[in-house]
Amino acid sequence: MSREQTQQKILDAAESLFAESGFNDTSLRQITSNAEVNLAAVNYHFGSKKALIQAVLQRYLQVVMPRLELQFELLLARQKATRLPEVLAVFVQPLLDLEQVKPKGTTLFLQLLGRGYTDVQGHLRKFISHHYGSVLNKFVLLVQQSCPALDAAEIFWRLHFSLGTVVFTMASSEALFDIAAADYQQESDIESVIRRLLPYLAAGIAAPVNHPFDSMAQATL
Amino acid sequence: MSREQTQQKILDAAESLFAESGFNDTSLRQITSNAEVNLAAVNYHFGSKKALIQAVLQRYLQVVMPRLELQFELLLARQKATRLPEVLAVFVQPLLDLEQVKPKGTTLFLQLLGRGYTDVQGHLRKFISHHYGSVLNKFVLLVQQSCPALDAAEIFWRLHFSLGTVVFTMASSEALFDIAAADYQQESDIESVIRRLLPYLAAGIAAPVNHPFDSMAQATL
DNA sequence: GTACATTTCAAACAAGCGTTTGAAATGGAG
DNA sequence: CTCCATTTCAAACGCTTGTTTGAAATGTAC
Repeated sequence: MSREQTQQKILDAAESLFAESGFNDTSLRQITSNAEVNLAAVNYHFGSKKALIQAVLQRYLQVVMPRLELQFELLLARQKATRLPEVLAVFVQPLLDLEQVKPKGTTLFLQLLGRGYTDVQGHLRKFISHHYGSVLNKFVLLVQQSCPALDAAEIFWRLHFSLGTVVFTMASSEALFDIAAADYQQESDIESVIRRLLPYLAAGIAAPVNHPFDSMAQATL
Repeated sequence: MSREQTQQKILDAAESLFAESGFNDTSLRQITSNAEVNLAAVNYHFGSKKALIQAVLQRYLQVVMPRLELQFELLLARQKATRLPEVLAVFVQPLLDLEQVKPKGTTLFLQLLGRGYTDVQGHLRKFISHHYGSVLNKFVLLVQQSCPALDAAEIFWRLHFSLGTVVFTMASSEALFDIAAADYQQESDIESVIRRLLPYLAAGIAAPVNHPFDSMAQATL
């Protein structure tokens, strides 16, 4: 068996298990068993479990990140500031294109992203901001331009709120799909969830800062 | 040493470590070492690690949940439907009151809640919906009354989006505090984060369903 | 076909985990 | 002080984890 075949079998088995059970709760023995390779193959081909996790994520990041960066650059080159819904809409097509990388690619990637942020605290955050910081910066700049009423700190918090929404929803998307199907008899593919997310995120990020706060203070007295 | 003293030392040590590192990444040896009790004390007093986790959460849930339920019942008894920001504002005071249960209680509880939802998939969700389902149902009812334009499925998704925001923000609140303090020189206590959250959540939950979707479809062409 | 490098494999390693055990210590009640 | 139940303690158990090892198998070039 060629080097590439073995590595790919490992990556394919690993990403499914990682997406379903998380990184910590997936053992190398499960991975190598599903991939039908020897236990030692992971350490031989990737060096360590940590490096395998990064390789799994990199397969998707190196596809989706350049496409996002291109779209962000196009919007930044325009004369007028882009409206927030259009900035967020940039994510849709590059994410859906991951279906062409491999079947279920979009769901897998978003679940892996969710796992990466919730399982091992901070590792993925540092990895992404180190390797793809320029992409993130362009996105933040576009959001700032689209929401001139918000200062930088407010945008920082609201973007992290949004990250939480996405990451948590995707990490537990399978459970949510099941509940939604049972209780509301509705179709639940990843694309429909993404399209449900965008209005929520756009409204949350662009929310007025004062009014709900005042009515809250009133209510708590 | 009395039974209560030992149990409390274990609970105190456990909740700090759980909040900081998560349930899976905190060992009984760390807990009993910090609590200055014998390793076997956890199994003797609580039965198992799983039961300890539930006991840690119960200390806060049994305080906060009845207070929330009372407030929800008061709002449901009113003649007119409550506006969404006021419904969400109900959470503020009961959560802040946890500071009186013990110092840093609010932060600890919310971090534990975040850990519980992200660490072991589904366990906490079932535990809460089983023991406090009536509280949750009253809250959902209030949200539905405040947002008559949204059908039940849309509210289901948006409340889970909001849960993701809260849970993710709180689970990684320490890291976010550090970044915010370094980059924006701003105070970062749990109350200010809660007050930042409310407008975001209120706007997201009550977002219009159509407009952002249309402009997105236009942008992706 | 021999020689060499690459890849696979079964086996073992050291470390950590939650849990259990049985004896020692401690605490009140009679 | 004695008795008995409660609580502590050191030690070990059985299991899983990621990683390493050295020999066997495979592939490749001469």
